[in-house]
Amino acid sequence: MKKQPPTKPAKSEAKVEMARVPLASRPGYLIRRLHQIHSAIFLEECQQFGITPVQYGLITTLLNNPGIDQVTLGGEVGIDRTNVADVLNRLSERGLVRRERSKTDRRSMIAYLTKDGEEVADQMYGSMLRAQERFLAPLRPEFRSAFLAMVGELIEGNSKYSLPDAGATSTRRRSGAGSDE
Amino acid sequence: MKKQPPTKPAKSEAKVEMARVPLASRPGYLIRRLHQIHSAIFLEECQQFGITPVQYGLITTLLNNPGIDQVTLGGEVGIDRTNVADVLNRLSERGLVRRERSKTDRRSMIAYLTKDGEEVADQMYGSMLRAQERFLAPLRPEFRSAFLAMVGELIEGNSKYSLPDAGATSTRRRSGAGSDE
DNA sequence: TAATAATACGATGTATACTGATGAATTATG
DNA sequence: CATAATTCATCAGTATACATCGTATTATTA
Repeated sequence: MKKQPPTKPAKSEAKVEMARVPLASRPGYLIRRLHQIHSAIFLEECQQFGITPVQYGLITTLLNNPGIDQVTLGGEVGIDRTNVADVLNRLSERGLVRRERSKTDRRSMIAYLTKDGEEVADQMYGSMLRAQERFLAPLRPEFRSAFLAMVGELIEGNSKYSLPDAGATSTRRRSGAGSDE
Repeated sequence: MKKQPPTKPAKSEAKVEMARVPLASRPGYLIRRLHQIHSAIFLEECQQFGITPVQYGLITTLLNNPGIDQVTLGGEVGIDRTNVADVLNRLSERGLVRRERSKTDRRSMIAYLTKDGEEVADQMYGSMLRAQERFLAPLRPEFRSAFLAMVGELIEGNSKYSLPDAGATSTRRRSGAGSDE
């Protein structure tokens, strides 16, 4: 791990490989770009509402599950508890969400959409669908569901990593195989 | 004024639709989750280096294009100028990257990998490949290239949104050549 | 050459996303 | 019932990601 003389060790082969496997063909790069693109389209389509994709995810989940607690909400939407609190804070500052302590478990904060929040959810639905259509438009229609199915398989198959928190909290208890302690 | 009687207006149809098109089947949600999962796998596989996916993207691009300026670098890696400056700052604080003003255009900052940076690039290559393999593992091997090809089509077909600032600043033509078909 | 336009950077602010630490409330256990 | 373990929220810190503004530099044009 020290400085190398200016000779060309075998390592330089790796560099050649890197040039041959450029960013543009690496899964991670492609997924990141795709995520950027979707966000940009969504924000453009929904700019009149000033709601981001994650905010909309929380809003629709709250619409279908009024009074859900933050931990469950994060699990549904796929963001961790800290981020749930942040996003809900912004939404409640805008009067779209109301939060209160659970009466049955005073550790928990439960959340509801306000009337304004429900209206935004309704009004944004069409914009969200248009964003999705634009996003998928480059793909031939018969491939779209196959594409989404493959994405679903990747998420499912890698589900151990899908919820950062879920993995972290259970670090103590590796469920299953003899967990050492 | 806002209070509604407990009747069911037409709006509730939209709510039913939203329940029928849950988060778990929306492209935006799926792509966001997939991106999270890839980041988690990459970080786990490369944790010994403390390099994030974006940092690694910059590092490999610098390896193949020493002395590139920040704007071009951002275009290659798919991040905007501000973010390039942020990430390069962190990398240069760690001694992996060196920056200087271009002699031909003193507005520009050009960047190089240091020796340490080149070593990190070499050493991380295997970890990056393992992260990619783990990420794609749930997909049947014969589907993997098809999946990546579809992602590529979505990026290509939505390329107007792929680079936030590129579209905004230079409204005129960009690229051209044979790159977009 | 002087004025103007275009470009590149930096600074600032917002939003997402996660880690780790801390404290409070609840549950489990002795 | 008291203690321990767990769970939840919050805070602080780090990192991406982008928009906007201001400044410096370069290029263009009158």
